[in-house]
Amino acid sequence: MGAVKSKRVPRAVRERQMLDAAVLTFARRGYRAASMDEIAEVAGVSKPLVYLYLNSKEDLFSTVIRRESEALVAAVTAAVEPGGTADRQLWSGLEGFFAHTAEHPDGWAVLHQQARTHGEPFAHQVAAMRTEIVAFVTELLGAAAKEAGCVGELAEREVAGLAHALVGAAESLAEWANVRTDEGASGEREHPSAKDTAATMMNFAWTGLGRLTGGERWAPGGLAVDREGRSAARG
Amino acid sequence: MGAVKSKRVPRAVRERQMLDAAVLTFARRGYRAASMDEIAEVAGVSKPLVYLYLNSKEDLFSTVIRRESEALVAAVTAAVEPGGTADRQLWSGLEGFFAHTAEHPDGWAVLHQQARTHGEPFAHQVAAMRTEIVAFVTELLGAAAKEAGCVGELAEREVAGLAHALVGAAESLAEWANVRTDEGASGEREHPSAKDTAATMMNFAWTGLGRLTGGERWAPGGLAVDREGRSAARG
Amino acid sequence: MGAVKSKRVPRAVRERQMLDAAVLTFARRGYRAASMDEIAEVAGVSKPLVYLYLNSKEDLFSTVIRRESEALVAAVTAAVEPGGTADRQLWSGLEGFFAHTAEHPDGWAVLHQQARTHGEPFAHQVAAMRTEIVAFVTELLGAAAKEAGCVGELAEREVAGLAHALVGAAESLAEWANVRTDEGASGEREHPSAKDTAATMMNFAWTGLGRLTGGERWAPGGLAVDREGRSAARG
Amino acid sequence: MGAVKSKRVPRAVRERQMLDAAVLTFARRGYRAASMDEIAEVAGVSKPLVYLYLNSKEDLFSTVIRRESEALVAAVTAAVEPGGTADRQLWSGLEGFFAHTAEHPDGWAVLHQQARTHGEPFAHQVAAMRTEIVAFVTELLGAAAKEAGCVGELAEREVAGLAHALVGAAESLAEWANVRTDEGASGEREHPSAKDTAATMMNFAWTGLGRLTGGERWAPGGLAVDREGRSAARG
DNA sequence: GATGAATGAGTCTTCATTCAT
DNA sequence: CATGAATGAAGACTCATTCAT
Repeated sequence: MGAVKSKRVPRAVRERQMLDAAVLTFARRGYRAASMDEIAEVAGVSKPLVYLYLNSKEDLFSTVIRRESEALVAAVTAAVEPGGTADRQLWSGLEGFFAHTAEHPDGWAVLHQQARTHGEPFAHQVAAMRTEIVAFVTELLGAAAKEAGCVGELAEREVAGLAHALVGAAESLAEWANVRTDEGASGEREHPSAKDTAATMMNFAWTGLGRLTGGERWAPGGLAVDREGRSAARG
Repeated sequence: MGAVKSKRVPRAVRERQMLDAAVLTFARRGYRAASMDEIAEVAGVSKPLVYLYLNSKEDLFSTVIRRESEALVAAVTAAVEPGGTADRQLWSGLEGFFAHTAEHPDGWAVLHQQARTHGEPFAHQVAAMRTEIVAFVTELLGAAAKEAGCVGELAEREVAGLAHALVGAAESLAEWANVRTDEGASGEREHPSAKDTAATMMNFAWTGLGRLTGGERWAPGGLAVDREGRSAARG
Repeated sequence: MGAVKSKRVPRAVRERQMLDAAVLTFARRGYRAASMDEIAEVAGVSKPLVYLYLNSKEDLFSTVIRRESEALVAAVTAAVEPGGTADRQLWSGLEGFFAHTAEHPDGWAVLHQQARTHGEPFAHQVAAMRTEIVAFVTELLGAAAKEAGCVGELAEREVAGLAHALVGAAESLAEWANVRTDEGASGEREHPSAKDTAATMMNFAWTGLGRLTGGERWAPGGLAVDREGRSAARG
Repeated sequence: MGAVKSKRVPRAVRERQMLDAAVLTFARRGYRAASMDEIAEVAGVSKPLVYLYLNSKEDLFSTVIRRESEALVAAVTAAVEPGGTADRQLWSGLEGFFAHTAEHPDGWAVLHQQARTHGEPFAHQVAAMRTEIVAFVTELLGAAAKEAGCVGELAEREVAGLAHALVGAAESLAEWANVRTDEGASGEREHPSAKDTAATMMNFAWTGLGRLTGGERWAPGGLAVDREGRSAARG
């Protein structure tokens, strides 16, 4: 099992090996169920070395979260096309997001499933990252609303809700896509559906937003009309 | 602490007390960190009794998941207005969902955060419930597409993706709404924003879907029309 | 080894067994070197039971110190003859002290050697007891000075110093007597030299070496003259 | 914060640095709690070097004990005035003892508190030194008895007991004096009370409380006179 | 001469689980 | 029906000690 034993490796390298092992193990077992013994074994080193370099299980988990958070944010940031329209930026960002989570399913699992579930030191870290992303999305939605000529129509609180919904939808899709990928992957598929998933996401969210910024609202009786009384009926 | 000691309680009642205590404790601490000791203490019974009735920690957790799953599905099902249009049904279902999760935050936390994070026996159970809900949503989406005259155009896989996105968005909003509710609650507020949250969700998803079933697609360049240059409506 | 296994023992009894085992083990090995494993084994129970009843190694050590301190103080207090002169009281107290330490060498070792050597939580506890004893001795010395008609001549600080020296001497003698007893004991000697040791101590401290070398001896009845009836003075 | 890194230091010096660090650390933490890591860090060298020079923790502790024992014995021996009377010699020895322990509190703590508490290899070493000192005191007491014309009256066993009591008292006073000194020291006070402490000790032991309460005082020059001016001089 | 890299062994502590009453 | 008494097994963490450079 594990990698080939290689002795006398410089610290930086060993540290990375350990973090990789930790990501894998935390993703597979969860924070509590993952034992330092297993992490050390997966990393191909002895337990004391893990403690020497990473101090404690908590610190190790924290470090993992930080590393994976930063990697994810960096991937999304790098993917966003700087000069584009809001929808284009959102799309490229989503593509980066789906590509990264598909390529690093364990890291994503740690962030999305484990870190949020295990008490304050960690939940806070992920929440911070998520807030960062939600803020970015909120900004894009605002910009999109302006581009669509809808000035100040959407209450801030409403936009924030939409952003949360969008991010939640994206997270859910990322998980879904990963599961499907994991099962179906018989060999080396290049993170297959990042583009497709991003498109699905845009279709789901953007077209809806398009109408929304146009003044439409959904209401129990059907689509509501806007202020001017124009029909917004679905039929 | 713990409940008031009461002897000679019928089994069904005792069992419910234990399950309630378990839900509370699992939600608070997580599966691994919750100890049978604490659960027994919170339930106000001795540990052996917990084992006598619920067999093991795994069984206990399973039973909790089953109970909470069924309660959630029942709540959503009951909320759906039977004879209405697809959007109306989705809306009422969402309202039921948000109302139930707001009323039972611990149960929802166990389902959403804990059960999925702790390995196979449990993740599967929640996945089953989620599948049930996604299937229901998928069905509604299909019906909506038909209502909109869009016959068979949406690939099944696409609809499934949308359903997942929708459910993910709803889950994300549920968490968001609960957190905000928790903070703002100064006394006894009747899970206030279930309706609002459902509306936000519909605005986010449905209006988008409306266009979608109308043949619109988002594409890198913006909303695309179909090949013939006709207005995006596909009739 | 250890006592005969006896199952299902009431808590109070088990707790005492554990404390006895702890005293023995702490005395033999020292605080740090004593392992909870060994203590449990000596007590004839499993380790978790020790933790269930005594909480932690620190708590266990603290409890041991408290129990042994109280036992020692009680023994000395009980031995002091209430109505006697100061020297008589001191003598009887010393006898009680030496008798108790001879009968409970492990307890004494824990108090005198281990507790004071292992950091703040514990050193403080023993210091408190020691202070109590030193205060008692100081009081006796003051009374003795008065009885001897020496009013206010001895500065308080000086008396305190003397009391410390006296207690230190007694402690040293207790250790010395125990070691000699341990080695020499081939069978069951009833704590042999408590009276002798107390007498030695009184000769040393009370009458002073000066008089002692002049042939005087302290005895329960007062200062003794030598065989020839010469006055005790050496000059 | 160890010492400033200095390369290529002769072995003898490095060894002394390590021993100093060890004394400090053992005194602060105790034998078991002191880690070779900390000792190496305090000494400002790497751990392997400590092992290269001092072999093992046990060896290191042994070496420390030996060094400190010898230093203490040397200090006492050097302080004793060779040609004086027995009391004078005892007094000067005590002064040397108190001065040395005040100047080297860590060394004294290691000898008095740590070495005796941690099992056989070490307790024996300190016992040997103590025996040496007790023997010296015993000898002095014998000489004093002779000087006083008391030939063979004091049983050897009795004298040994007295010597032990005396040494114990001195040790207790040393600790007491040091603690009081530590607290009161606002800057650089030259171990102030060695003389005072020695005087207290002599008053306590040599003259005896009996004479003391009669108004006599021991002083470097011999017994002091009482209030009425009667001579109390021995010679 | 000196050290960064590495570990086997052991310690405290906790927990799910079971009897005997 | 209900529980006080008890434990096997495992997990986080530390430490004295050694190579290879």
